[in-house]
Amino acid sequence: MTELPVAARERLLAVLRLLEHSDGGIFSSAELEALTGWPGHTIRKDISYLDVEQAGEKSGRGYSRERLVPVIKRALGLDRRRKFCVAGLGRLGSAFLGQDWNGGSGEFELAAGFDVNVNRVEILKSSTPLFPAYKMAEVIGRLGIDIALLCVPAPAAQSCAEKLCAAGIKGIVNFAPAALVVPPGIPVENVYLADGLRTLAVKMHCAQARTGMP
Amino acid sequence: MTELPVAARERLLAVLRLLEHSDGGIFSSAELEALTGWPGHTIRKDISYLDVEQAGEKSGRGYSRERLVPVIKRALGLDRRRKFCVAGLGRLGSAFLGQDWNGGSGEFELAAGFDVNVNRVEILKSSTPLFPAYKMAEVIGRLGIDIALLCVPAPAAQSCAEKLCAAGIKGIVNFAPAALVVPPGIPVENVYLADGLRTLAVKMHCAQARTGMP
DNA sequence: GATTTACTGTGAAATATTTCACAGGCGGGT
DNA sequence: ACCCGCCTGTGAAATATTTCACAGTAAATC
Repeated sequence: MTELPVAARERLLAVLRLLEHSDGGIFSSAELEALTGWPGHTIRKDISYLDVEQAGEKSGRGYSRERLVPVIKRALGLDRRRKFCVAGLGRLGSAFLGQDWNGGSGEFELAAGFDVNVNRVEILKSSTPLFPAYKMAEVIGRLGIDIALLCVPAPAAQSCAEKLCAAGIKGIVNFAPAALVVPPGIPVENVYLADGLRTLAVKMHCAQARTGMP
Repeated sequence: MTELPVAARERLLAVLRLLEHSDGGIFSSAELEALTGWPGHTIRKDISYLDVEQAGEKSGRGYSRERLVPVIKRALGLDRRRKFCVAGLGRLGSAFLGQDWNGGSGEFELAAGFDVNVNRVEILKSSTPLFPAYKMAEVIGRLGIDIALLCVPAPAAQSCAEKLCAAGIKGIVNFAPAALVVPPGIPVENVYLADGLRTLAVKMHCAQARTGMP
């Protein structure tokens, strides 16, 4: 058994999403291909990297939610609960406070929100406890928060990221359109809303180029 | 000269973003490595796939915005203007109406917004023309719109995507947490806001696994 | 202008990933 | 019980990508 390819993570994540949102039932690799866009044999191979020695269902007859979801979650490290916080409670950040983060099954727990603007912290109503930014280090340590969603304006992003790292955060999802420099070992997942457009345009360009002469 | 690797697109896009946001000056591949997180030699290789036979600056002395930005844009097909629209004017969709889409230099033009709720279309104030959803086909055709940002609620996503495709859209950026099935040849870029968290958690898990015994 | 320093650009080697092809399991019909 | 059609699981081959290593270029320094 070799190591799970990096690209396989994304595919398995897509399969996981699909299975979770399905109403049960069996998916063949061909169906998964139609639904995810990745070739069926690639998905089969990805799954073969996992230890699908689950009880219950046998092989040979497609993939069911019961059989695959726990295995994928375990392989991707999604089988433990993690606490996270939102840093920056502007338009985007405050929208996150109200969201349902239990798409899967309570893997993630929103444990705190922070903003430099004390006024905002006091005015916003939320079932999540909110704190002024200067309490970040204390709260993150006390509550054992792992992950931060960075939703501050771009100019403040770097300095906020540094404070989060100093406070002991273990990973950052960055929504600010800015490249963060953080200590090695702290993964950053960049979600550039405005960049989806560019990424798509690149795909369109390349798809077109490929269709040049079939 | 071989073909540009798929993974290189993302890296070049990151380099492009960096160069555009910089105040000019020269970046060495080592600096780009520190800023983007990808190895310097990989970035050099990526750049070597391009035709950097630009006038002006010579090789051997790092990369400047002047030299690289036009070349990367051309290679990725970002050198032509594209019109796009927003489908679904809820919280997220209407936020997009006000945004600055000219991070680069007016590559993208927000040309229309759509919503099934006629009331909402009339009430929202925007410099972008807004239309009720039933006019989608007509408006998209008339204005020559290429791309749609799909911001409708998840249950409506699939049917809305189908209408967009029927109206002749060429690509979709999907912000709804739903897997879209669209005709082949229409690229879809999925931006699952709530998924950044999962993707990050997977990265954290894998990073940790790798640090097992160095 | 010769020398040093810093860095690029790129074939070729080393790896990683994807695709292929096919043996083998499963369940339903006969 | 047997056969058949459908689908998985997986080594091995085919590709794709990344890494290496080094010749070569530009500017700075003496």
